[in-house]
Amino acid sequence: MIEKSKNKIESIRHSLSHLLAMAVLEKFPEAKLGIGPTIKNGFYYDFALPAGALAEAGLSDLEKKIREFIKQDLEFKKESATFAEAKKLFKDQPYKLELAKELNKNKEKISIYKTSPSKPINKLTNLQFTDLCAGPHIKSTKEINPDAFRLTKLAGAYWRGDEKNKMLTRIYGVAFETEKELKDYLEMLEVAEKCDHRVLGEKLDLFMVDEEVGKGLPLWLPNGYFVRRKLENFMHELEEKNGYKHVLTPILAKEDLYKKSGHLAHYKDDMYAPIEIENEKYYLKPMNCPHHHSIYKRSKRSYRELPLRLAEFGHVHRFERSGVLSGLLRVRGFTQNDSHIYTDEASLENEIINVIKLTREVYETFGIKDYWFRLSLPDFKNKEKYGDIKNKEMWEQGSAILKKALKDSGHEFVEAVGEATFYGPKIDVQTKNIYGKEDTLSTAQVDYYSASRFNLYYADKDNTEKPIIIVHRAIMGSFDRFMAFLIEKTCGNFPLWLSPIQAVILPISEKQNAYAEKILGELKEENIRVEIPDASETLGKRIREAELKKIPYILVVGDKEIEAKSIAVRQRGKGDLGLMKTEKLIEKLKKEISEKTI
RNA sequence: GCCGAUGUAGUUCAGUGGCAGAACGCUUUCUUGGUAAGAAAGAGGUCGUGGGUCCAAUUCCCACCAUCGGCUCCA
Repeated sequence: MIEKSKNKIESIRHSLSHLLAMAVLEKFPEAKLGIGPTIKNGFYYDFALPAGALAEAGLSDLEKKIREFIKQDLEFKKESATFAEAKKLFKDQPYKLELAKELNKNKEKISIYKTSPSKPINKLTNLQFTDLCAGPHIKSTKEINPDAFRLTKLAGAYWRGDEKNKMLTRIYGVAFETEKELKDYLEMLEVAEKCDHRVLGEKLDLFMVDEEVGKGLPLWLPNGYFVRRKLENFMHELEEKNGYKHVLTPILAKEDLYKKSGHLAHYKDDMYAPIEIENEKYYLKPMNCPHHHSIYKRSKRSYRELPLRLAEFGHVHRFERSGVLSGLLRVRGFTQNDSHIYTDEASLENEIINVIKLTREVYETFGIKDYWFRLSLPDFKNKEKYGDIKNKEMWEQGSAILKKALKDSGHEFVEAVGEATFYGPKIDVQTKNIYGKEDTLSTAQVDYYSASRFNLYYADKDNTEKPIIIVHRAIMGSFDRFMAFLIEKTCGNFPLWLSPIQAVILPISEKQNAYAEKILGELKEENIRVEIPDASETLGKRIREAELKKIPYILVVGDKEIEAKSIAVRQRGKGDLGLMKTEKLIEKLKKEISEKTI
């Protein structure tokens, strides 16, 4: 039943994309059609249009046109076509022709859909549209609710997703079976916006971006940095407990290092241009690996030292293209929760399993549940990225070990060919932001490549020199991105242990100031971060302000409380908890802090 | 980088070819309160930047910069 309904909405969305194509063709007969599939919540269609032909303001006209088509009760009819027929049908549609040629080459069936009036109408003649399409579609436009769809936005999209191809104009739409579902969807987006980390970053004074400082270079404000430092401290302690050694390395390095590392060959476009000084070139580091390898090479390493886990909260800079920057999610300067584990073959799998375990522990602490593992493998057909790989067997071995570690530790995963880095396959931990957009939060990579490039060896038991294997891992990914996720996931309601201000005390009037000060002292004595805000406003106003700042506890004191030697406690999200003795409150807060209650 | 949208007070946003507007925030004064907005007064703007058209441009045109939504890329 659910399946059936799902198919129906898919067919509706797909059919709407055809109607959109009809509407565009009517307005711009010279338009060339790309593809028009369904996507989550809707559909899109790509068109090659004369430059500047369509603006977002024009979408409502197209919507109107589509509604007219829906009213005409148009039928969708599937037919199969021979290649010769397809060639004739789409002689003016080069993109369709390209697809038909490919289908023919792969000996796949060519099917077309004809959209035309179910009965002859006199008003609109020539109302007919044929598209190369595998379907499925609905039978007739009368199955579409004309009030349950909307054209939402215009975007450029490269033909077949390749930057080298021409950019087409993509029109996006959302569509549902009922008007209510559409309304709910649009409302959901509005609600999501309230938890957007950029919106909350402004509201809660977490971070800012300044045009004069530069794009993609966020400035951390006291509140934001407070939370972030808590994350850093948490991670630092956890890593220390797990045998990591922390190091600190400079944010730039000389050109030769990046020649050796392969970054200049593979990664140059993503790096800041070099700084030239005293006839030498220095690059801002885009990754910490080469610096850590320098530390590894400081002395001759023995098998007894392995695994050597070097960790750094490494501040790196990447020249991200301007169009990809977004809040704290994609920036040009950020701090990785980085580590390189230098290991021998025997310990490799165990090290990876430990990384997976540690990752899970961190995610659990922050209540992140909606994540999944992705095994990112090389695509040897991609010569540009993986072209100079000589030891394919090593890559395959690395991939196999990652896979085994995932399986042995009991995790499901998806495989993604072509997602590996230029130096090795990896496990990525994927998650979605509030808008449903996927991003990588953590990563663990196996690297057999750097040993020979950097001359990284260790002396084994038999005193022979063996190449080291490196696991690159970043559990919180970057603190910047992790913060973005944490802000959105909690909607700014940080757990007590992370909150910059954990409680405010609100005396009802000045008469209770002394008592409030006394409570303040008692809580501070227990390292609770508590404040008494300026009292010139009414109680209602001060409560509202504290709620808007998402303060976890609001403590109200009036004559009643003084008399009862207690505090009226109001907890974020839970409301008034009634009167409580100070000792009891302290106990409650300390428990919540030490248990890192979410 | 490319396609599209946006840029006006600290913030969120109205508005106009002829002296620049609101709400919140901020400052001051009054108000001393019982669980999400007490009242009044005041300060605050090169209308993103640079060119052009015009008697006159925040408004129209051009270029650039930044932000947002996509595409490609990616922690």
